[in-house]
Amino acid sequence: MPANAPSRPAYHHGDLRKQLIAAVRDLVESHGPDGFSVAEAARRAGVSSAAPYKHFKDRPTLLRAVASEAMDRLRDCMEVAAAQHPRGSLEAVAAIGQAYVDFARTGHGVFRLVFGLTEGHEDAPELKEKGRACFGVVLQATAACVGKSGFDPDVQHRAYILWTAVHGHSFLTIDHKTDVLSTLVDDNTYMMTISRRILAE
Amino acid sequence: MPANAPSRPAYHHGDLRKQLIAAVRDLVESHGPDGFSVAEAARRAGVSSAAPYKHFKDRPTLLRAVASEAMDRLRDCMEVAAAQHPRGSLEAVAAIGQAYVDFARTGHGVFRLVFGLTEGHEDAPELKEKGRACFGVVLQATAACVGKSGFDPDVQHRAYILWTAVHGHSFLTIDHKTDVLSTLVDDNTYMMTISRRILAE
DNA sequence: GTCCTAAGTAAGCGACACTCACTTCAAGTC
DNA sequence: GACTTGAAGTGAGTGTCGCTTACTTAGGAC
Repeated sequence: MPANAPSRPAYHHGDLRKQLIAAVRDLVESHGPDGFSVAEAARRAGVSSAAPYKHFKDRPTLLRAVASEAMDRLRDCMEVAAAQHPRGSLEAVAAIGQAYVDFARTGHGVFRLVFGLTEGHEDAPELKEKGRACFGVVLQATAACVGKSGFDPDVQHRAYILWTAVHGHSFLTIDHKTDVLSTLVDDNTYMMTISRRILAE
Repeated sequence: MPANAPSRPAYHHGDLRKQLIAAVRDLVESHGPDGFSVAEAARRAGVSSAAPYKHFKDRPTLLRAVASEAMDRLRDCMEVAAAQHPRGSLEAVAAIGQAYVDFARTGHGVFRLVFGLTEGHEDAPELKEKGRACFGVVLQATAACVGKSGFDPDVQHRAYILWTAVHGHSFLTIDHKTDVLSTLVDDNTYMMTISRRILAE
């Protein structure tokens, strides 16, 4: 019977890789991107502190795996959000932005990780590719909105501006920098304002 | 002879606090915000690894001192940039944005430090105050441009949008995320585009 | 000169990243 | 069913780090 007995503490873990990623995700979320340790992740998974190194070359590699998985989720969120509005509408663009901010807010540790990982990770084609995929969602919505191709430089320029604005808003929000304002910023009006102003004409 | 001989290694350093901050600034710049160690900073200053703790409570406090000094510099840069253009002009606003990006680009380690320091630093009124001062520069220029008071909610909203855009652009630039674009983004056109579009009407 | 105190030291603790030699065990191969 | 193999684990060890403690130095006030 090759079916694994439910609760026998097997010598071989069987699913360590996935469980380590989950543990790191939790740790990063609760203690920040550098508040996590490989040792603690191993402890949570119930293995020795040397075990993770059978699955990940080193600490940065493990972090990168978490970031990679997060970027997949981010793209999914944006696509789902866009799909709930008419293609080419301002609302679709705004919804993508809202999904981005929501992603940052509900997982600011991981969000910070994804965008703070560039120190020793210049050579990460996988992450770069996923970044491209994420921007692709914005680009497509922008293109549909102004009625041009995504290859059009004007479309790229506008999509990039929208990205920077939403990205900046996300970071300043999770950094609590928004309290320099005397009036609160409402996500929805923010998104509609920038969409309208950047995509106008 | 109380005059200190030029190269005598004095027991009392005399200027350790400042020198530590400088060393940390260098380390953060070359190895990233968490690629620095108190021990290494002490080594560079030529003192024992325990000496820094006579001047700074712990590692985060030391980092905060570096961030604080950097925020002063950032505000100075923005003010100088703004002063070189007519008060109330779009160019003044764009120049402030350019100064912000330049600051990020020439010191991306410290820039990342300033805006990634919010993990255990919620209770840092000094940093919060300096952040307010920095935003004040943007707010004043925006107010002058639209001809209203800085207390006006509309002005605050627009200034905030400008800030988020420039902030996002800065981060995405130093993170090398801009190569998802097939056409390069020119800082100057970027700044003028957002200034025009956000401050129009 | 004497005391006080800020500013340094050396030594040590626990935690960490990572390595190395070893062990376990599931899955072939015969 | 015994034999081999190799992926996935262990435990002990190294060097570094953050930080503390007890001690030392030296400059200034009196």
